[in-house]
Amino acid sequence: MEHGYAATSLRLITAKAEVNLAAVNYHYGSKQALIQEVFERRFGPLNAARIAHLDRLEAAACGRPLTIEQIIEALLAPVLNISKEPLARGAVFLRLLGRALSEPADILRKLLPGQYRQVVIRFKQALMRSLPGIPDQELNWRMHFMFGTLSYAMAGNDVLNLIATCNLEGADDAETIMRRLIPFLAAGLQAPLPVSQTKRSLPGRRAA
Amino acid sequence: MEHGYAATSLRLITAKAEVNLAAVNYHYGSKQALIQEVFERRFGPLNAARIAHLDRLEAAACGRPLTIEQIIEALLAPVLNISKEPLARGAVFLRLLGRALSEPADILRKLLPGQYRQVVIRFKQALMRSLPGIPDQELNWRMHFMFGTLSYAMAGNDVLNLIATCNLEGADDAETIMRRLIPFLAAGLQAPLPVSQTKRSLPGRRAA
DNA sequence: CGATGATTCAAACGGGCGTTTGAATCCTCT
DNA sequence: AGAGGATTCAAACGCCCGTTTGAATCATCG
Repeated sequence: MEHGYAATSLRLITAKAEVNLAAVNYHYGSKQALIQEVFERRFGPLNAARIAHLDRLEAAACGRPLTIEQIIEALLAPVLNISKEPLARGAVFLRLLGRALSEPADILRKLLPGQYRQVVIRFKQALMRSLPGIPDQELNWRMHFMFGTLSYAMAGNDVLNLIATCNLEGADDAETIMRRLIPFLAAGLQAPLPVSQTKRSLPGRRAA
Repeated sequence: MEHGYAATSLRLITAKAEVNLAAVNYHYGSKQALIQEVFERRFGPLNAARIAHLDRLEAAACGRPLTIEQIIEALLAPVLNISKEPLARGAVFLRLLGRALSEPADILRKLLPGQYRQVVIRFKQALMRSLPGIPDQELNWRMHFMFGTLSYAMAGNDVLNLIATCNLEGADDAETIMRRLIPFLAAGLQAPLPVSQTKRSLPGRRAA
């Protein structure tokens, strides 16, 4: 699954797992059900850990709003734990997860929202408390940007590395990535509001 | 190509274009050569416009470093122009481009770097001047994050929208996206440096 | 042991893919 | 008009895909 959903055949998977090709359809029913199982088994606990981490921080804060860095840490720390799994399994799953968010396949589109819903709701709530100056819509956008940056970083598509001009040291070490990611995202979330641009009053081009 | 490279068949493309299936292989040689042509024709001018925009700003600045917002604007403004193209062609290409950066297909990996190299070099140079406090490696990472956020935003994979909890208004309007993107990215690039973390001296939990 | 159900296996099925082919058609130029 | 190269076209090729099938193998237990 490092290569995307469509490009990864059951023949390749079953060969790697040293099982018969038909085993997938026998035990799971279909390719889609298999990948669904993978996600539920890994993505569910990951998101649960994120929420638990946030709950813990809020309990310790005794009602005071958390810092942005703390909230982002709650989002990233469970990812970091996964990346530390014995074999490369954790890292591979993170790449899969990062890719999933930009996968065109509807398969994941139907699965991720259910798994992600609670995380988004919970973290938005926390962010709203810690960022009282940011309007609701603006916060939606910034969370969108944050999830985008995060998924891109997890997918490990180093465009910069491909360009050989500059190579990112430690690009495979999730910990250094996240230590750099937190200040970047925290600053972005707290950025001053964009110029309002006066809701451009021009009549819409599409008059319908 | 809204659905990714592998998932878009030549039969679908040629049907949409109302030409014969064999036309692609006759005129371009292969599917890969076709998509390559598409990228060179659109991505090349886009990047040239980015660099030209940056050159113009620097010329006007008379040797003084630009603001971060100006540099980001040089990166985004040409994208915005594309999005304004008559039919939906521009917007579709932007989604294609956003997806491309997270495509597992090696096809794009071989093409993008060549097109992107000059942009990365040129913008990094400008950013270094405007962000003298950011070490070289840190800047590489922040540019990596920036390109990630940008490509994700262009791909238009609104995870948040899929969750129905909050919908992003004007998600199809590139101008509002970028007006919100600029402060977010500018703040991220200028963020305080991460704590050095002293190369964590704790022994790992898994002692091998 | 022998029956029974669960699992594995090799093989095949139908379908979509990128590409190739060779004839039909179009265009251009003398 | 007609030769000749460029282009279009329908059809086929070979390949790989996800899935199905039916027999072989395994595990369990009376």
